[in-house]
Amino acid sequence: MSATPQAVLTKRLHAALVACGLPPERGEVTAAADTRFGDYQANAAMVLAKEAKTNPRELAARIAGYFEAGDICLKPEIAGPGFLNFRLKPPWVSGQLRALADEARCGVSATKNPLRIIIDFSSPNIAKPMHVGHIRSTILGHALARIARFAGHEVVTDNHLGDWGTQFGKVLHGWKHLLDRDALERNPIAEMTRLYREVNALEQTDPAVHKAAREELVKLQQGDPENRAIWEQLVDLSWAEFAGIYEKLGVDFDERLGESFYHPALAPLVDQLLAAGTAQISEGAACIFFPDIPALTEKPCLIRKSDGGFLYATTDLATIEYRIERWDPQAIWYVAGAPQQLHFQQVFAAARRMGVGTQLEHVAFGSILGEDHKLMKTRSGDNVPLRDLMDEAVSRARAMIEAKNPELPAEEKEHIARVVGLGAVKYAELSQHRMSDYVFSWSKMLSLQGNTAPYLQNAYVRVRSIFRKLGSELGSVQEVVLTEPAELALAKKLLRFGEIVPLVLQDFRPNLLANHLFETANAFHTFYEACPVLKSGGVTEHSRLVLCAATARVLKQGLDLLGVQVPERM
RNA sequence: GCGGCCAUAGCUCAAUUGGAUAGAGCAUCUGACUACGGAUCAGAAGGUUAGAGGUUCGAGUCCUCUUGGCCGCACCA
Repeated sequence: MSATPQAVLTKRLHAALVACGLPPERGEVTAAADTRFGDYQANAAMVLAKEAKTNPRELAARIAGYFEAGDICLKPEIAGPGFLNFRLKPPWVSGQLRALADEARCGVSATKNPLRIIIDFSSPNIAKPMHVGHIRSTILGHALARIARFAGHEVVTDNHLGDWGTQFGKVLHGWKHLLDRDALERNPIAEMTRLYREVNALEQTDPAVHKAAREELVKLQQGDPENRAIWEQLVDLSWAEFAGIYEKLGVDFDERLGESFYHPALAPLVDQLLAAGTAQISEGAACIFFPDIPALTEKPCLIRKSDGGFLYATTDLATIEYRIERWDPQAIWYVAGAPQQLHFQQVFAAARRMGVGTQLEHVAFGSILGEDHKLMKTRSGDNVPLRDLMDEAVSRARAMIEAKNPELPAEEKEHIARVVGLGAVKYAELSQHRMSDYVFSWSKMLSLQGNTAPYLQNAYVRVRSIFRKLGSELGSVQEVVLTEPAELALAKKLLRFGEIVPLVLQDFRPNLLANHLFETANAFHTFYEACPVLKSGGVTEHSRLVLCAATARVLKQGLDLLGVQVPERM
């Protein structure tokens, strides 16, 4: 396993700090903010000088004196108030690139601290269509799962389906009185949604309907065989629809334990919490209070309604107990929208009150906005069904390919349309900071210019085109000599891949990886213009082919971590 | 009212968690096409980081306040 430049420099900086009698843990090396200053930089002298109340530039000079640059980089330069700047030597970069070419993990070392992590994401509701509201959780959760796994963590993905709730009383009532079998046959989700809406509307004016729907729900929860059988059909029909969407998106789950799975555990859990004094009855409801947490003093976590029903939080707590019992994870990540922050704060606080030590993280994200900058809706004001959105992505990509490359075989065009269209949707989400509200724009995400999936896919395609022209793959790797600025800039970008991937998990930010891939593609295009590959001859040609092969592998691997595929042609 | 999240180029967004002269892409302007895919590249222009204080060698980033926006806030999930 070859170490990244950052890791190599950090190790040497630590040695230099120890030699100076300084604590090594502050000796962080980061990529230089500006390549004019070098390739990497360290702020250690300024940080340590502050603590020791000495002159930072003098301290930097002492550290630099002990730094063993060897054949890796030039002697560190001291700049500004006390920055240490490192410039990598071209022969060393060449050697590292050669090593990267033989390295299956593209320079990403496995974490030294592997965790067992449960990732809870997607979680659509049964008997309702999956819509844009679910897409961010699905795509972000899936990408984080892939990245965490690649980084060496043990990951369990769980789709916590909304398959148990008050909506079923309404749907059951509708099923028994208003069901249109033909419509159900044609489009099950649409028919289920219609039933829900009609009953909901009737309830507003007719208290008898409200009462009837409630009774259906109670019967279901008490295990009435007829209602149970209908409910199972609802689940199966919905899941068939979801599974089709997940299959197209290339998303899968290790588990799909919905809310219903935990239903039997809810009553005992609440009783136990009441008996232990963790929860109290207040205004008829069972609650957990947090007098010691300022933000939650007035916001107790309700776990049983005064009518005896259970809540979202109850299920979540039972789910935590189950997951700990079954997997004993070190962390559980919930990929859910920012509006649910209070809920997770309450649930996490309640879990801690129950003695849960597992790290619990709400991976929050912003909303998807339409081009009018309001929450994305259809013209009639409904949520946009995910299936329609995906179909449109594919058909727009298909039109693009048809215009650019009409001579490709029909089957390949269809494949490319899927890879490009769905890749564009995913990448558009992931290339954005997760907390920002994100404006959905077909023309931007499908553009071949800028930070988009098609641009990156195209960069990959161009590399592959070189090997097609060459008539063979790279073959065995020989000596690599890089001298041109464009070659070295690209090589350094490629070597940084191993530094970026772990960074993504530090704060759940796939956009850092997306940005880095974009920079890599840019560096490749610059290289491509400046440095002819084929027919350059000898060591130069071989070195450039090694660069090309490494570029293709890093782009493919990086996009794969984001859940985006690459075509060979487009 | 209380709380959370935000506010960066005309537009859409970054900024490796406190580092150097705040970066990209669209759009605009100027160049490069007998090209390994121009689906590209090179360059120009564009900023008081909403505003005001504070912390320190150093702030888009941390603290306080103000303005403006989105979202939550006891029996939906």
